[in-house]
Amino acid sequence: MTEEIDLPAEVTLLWGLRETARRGRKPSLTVADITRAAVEVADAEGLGAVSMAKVAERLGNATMALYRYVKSKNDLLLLMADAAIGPAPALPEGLEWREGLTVWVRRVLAVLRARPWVVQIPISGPPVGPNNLSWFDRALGALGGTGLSEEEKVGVVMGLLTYVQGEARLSLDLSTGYRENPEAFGRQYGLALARVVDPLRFPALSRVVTSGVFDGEVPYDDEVDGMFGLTLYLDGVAALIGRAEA
Amino acid sequence: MTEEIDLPAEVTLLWGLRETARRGRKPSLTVADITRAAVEVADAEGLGAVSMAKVAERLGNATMALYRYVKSKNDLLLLMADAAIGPAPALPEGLEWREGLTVWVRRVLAVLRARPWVVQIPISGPPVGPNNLSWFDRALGALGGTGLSEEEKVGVVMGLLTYVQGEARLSLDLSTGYRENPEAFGRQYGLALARVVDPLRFPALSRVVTSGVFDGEVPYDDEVDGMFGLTLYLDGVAALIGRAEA
DNA sequence: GCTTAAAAGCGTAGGTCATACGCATAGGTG
DNA sequence: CACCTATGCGTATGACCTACGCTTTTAAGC
Repeated sequence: MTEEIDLPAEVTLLWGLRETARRGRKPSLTVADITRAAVEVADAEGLGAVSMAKVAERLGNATMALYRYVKSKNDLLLLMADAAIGPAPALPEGLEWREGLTVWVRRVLAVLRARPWVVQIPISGPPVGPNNLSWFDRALGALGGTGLSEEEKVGVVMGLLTYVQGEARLSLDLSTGYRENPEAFGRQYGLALARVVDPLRFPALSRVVTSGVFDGEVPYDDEVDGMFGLTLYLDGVAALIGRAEA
Repeated sequence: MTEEIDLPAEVTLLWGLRETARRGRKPSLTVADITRAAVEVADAEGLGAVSMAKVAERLGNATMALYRYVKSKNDLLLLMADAAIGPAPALPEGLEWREGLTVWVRRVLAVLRARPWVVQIPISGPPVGPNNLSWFDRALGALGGTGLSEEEKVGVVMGLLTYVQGEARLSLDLSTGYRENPEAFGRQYGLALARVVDPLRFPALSRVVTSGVFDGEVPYDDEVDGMFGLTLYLDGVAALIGRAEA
């Protein structure tokens, strides 16, 4: 059994599979400690405030000590992205696929709303962290009763994840901007568009603006039921499942 | 006519509506010059290489000169995000909504593929730049023949934009990771998952892994037709339009 | 044409950041 | 007990954004 060959560094990092040192001084920290401290900083002051110095200070260590456990700050961000979402709870048994995915989306959004900085972490590869995989697994499980092939399930879930992350990113960025500059949003947005949108240059958009869609508050939906695009996507999944069953 | 009241700073910046100075030295630069130089840097060396110093150097000016034209680097990023995508070309006449949106998505992806750094710029508010609005307008126009309300059209287009941006971001990040570390992807990903995914802990995912879906290359679709999630979303839109017509 | 003030240019410098390097130190291993 | 290895940590470097203040240029008003 040659099991220890060639696992990408990212994987061994996220799964805590570093070979344990048998010689030398004992480590005073663990990767999990560092990750937890970094998450605390991000929770308190945002992702921008996460610096190696600040994380180390919170742990009572010197800045450079962290580099004994993490190759770079990017490594730390990867660890944070996995740790912050936690393991996915099991879905209730016996749900139809659509109910199951809706519950799943609601939970994803709840997690991302609690830690808005997660969606700001740049992604550099396919998901490999244990928590990420557990969320992936739950969504796949929700499609268990359908007649979809494994490949189709993967496509459905990846698309859903993409959509939800994009939606969360947009809506969280908007709410951040709103918090920083409240009077510029809401009615102001519609007014600004009305001032700037030339009916000749932007005919379709102009019709929308004059119809008053933008005059109210910025929609800013955190409710799943209000997520118009999600409904459309799930309708598309329903059509696919219908075709698969026919 | 009180036209000059209360436009958000962001809007006047993006539309070049600053009041022209009547006193003092003449500016040797324009906001457009600065934006163009910054875009050139990003094209050549990536978004991370865009610094005020480097942009100023390319323009033959001192670093601090730029702050006479932009309030902060964030302002410059906003300008870049709008300038980089260019104005949206008009869609061919007489297309069905689905054909029109598909062409539109293909063009969006072509633009984002040409300038991958655009999707890395953090968003801080709803779109107000002229080029962003023109893209928005074209997509709305593609839905002209349908019976959807203006509000529904906005929802459909915003969802589509969210999805396409998310998909582009993911796929571009993956291809970046692939370029930096080719041997870790492709078959390696499937192998790593197989090593790490416990059937008891991740039952649904385990089924997918053993079915061999991940054993090939990472899909990495740039083709619209290969974008599984997009098809699902447009199917959902079709269902909505069908309901609206009935 | 002369004065004046507003605005642009630019150098300096402060603060923060990631991280490379070298040396001291502690704790298994032989 | 001696050695070797891996960690702890201070220093240092280079890059970054941007606040500040002085100088220079230009147009407006008399």
